[in-house]
Amino acid sequence: MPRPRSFDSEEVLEKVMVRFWEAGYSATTLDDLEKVTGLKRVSLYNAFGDKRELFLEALRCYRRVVVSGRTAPLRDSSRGLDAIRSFFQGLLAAQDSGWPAGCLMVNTSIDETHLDRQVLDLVRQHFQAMENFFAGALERSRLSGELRAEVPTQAAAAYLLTFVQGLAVLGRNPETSVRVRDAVDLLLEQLDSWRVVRD
Amino acid sequence: MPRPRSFDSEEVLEKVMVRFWEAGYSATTLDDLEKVTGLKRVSLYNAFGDKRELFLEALRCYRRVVVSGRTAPLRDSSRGLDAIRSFFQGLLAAQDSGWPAGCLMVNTSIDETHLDRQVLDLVRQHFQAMENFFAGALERSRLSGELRAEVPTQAAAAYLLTFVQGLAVLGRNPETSVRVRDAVDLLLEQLDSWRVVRD
DNA sequence: CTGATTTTATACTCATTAGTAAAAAACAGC
DNA sequence: GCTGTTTTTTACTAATGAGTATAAAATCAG
Repeated sequence: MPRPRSFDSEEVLEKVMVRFWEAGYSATTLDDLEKVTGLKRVSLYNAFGDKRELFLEALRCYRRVVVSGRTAPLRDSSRGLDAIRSFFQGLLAAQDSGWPAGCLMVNTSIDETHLDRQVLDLVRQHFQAMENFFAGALERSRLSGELRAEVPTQAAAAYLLTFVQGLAVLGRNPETSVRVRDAVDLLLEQLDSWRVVRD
Repeated sequence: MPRPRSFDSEEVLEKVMVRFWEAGYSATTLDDLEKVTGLKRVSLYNAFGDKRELFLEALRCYRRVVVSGRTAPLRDSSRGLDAIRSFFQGLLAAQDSGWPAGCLMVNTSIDETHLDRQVLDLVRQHFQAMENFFAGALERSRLSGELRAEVPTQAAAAYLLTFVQGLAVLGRNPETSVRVRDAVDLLLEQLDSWRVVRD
């Protein structure tokens, strides 16, 4: 007998996520969120709790929708170097995908202000997951004989993680985002130099 | 006959810069700045103008003190690849130099909120200067016969810029900052692979 | 020591914004 | 239709924080 909810939580959450992604936590006001979602604050509070909880949900939504979408299809390829290559090509493609530029997790990690325990955990988990994604792909490529023995897995994973984070910064500014392709092209060459069979 | 100013502008500005660097623009309150500088708001307003102008001065201070300190000594070396190597080793050393982790310019570029024209220009100039620093060093190393012909200057400069920005993100979180050394080590190897005489 | 002038101190204003109280409207089941 | 529950609407509260008015204190020239 309760009146049914007139909106879809996931849709609302995506809009909220995009707003946080573009503008950051503190610069996103409840008025903004009302405008963006078409809901009233009270409905938002009712459905998701306060602003911080909404932010946490947005971070989880990001992980679900954006990150998983880019990494999950690549997780099982035994050709790990190709998976890594595909990942970075996916980043290039994402530049005109409609999503905001950059990375919500990177933005959040910079914005140390609002890093309470939960937010911090989510961000840390994300970075760890990215590093694991790279390390896993490298290990698979090692097992399949693709990878040169001298390439150290952990350091290479950290290297790639650094690069992704750099791209997130570079991509966020219109002025520098044109360099993203150049940088990625060179990284892909670097990746090839890690192959057993050299260019 | 006017009463002389009882503080040194440059010292005050450094403290302000550090605070903005750690906490970001909007999370830094005037109360904070009072605490950090030991001055009263009125003195700050009197000496520097409003919060935004203070922020602009802090950005300029950063460029003067931090960035120039790291790049100026390396600008003239004809051995450009060595200069680049020294730059990244300097970043490692800076990890326990007392300055906050990360990079104020990167932080600011992420925090798009407060990017009015002037702030945006300063950030853009900084990124351009960094790219030029790398491009210049690469060109010098090309002229001195150090650099392999296949390495494209502009793309390589963008690559290195990406990496620096990535390090600024990685270094800001205690959890990931331990990876900075690994990542830099691999980058330095990568640099060596750009030399005419291969490892 | 005195006066001119600037810096400091105290206390305020005003705008913004997160969060809430209370009433009105909408919906499902009977 | 009527009832009970939830959502929506409207309007408010309370806190924070940038910026300022005004008076007191400090410094140098003469």
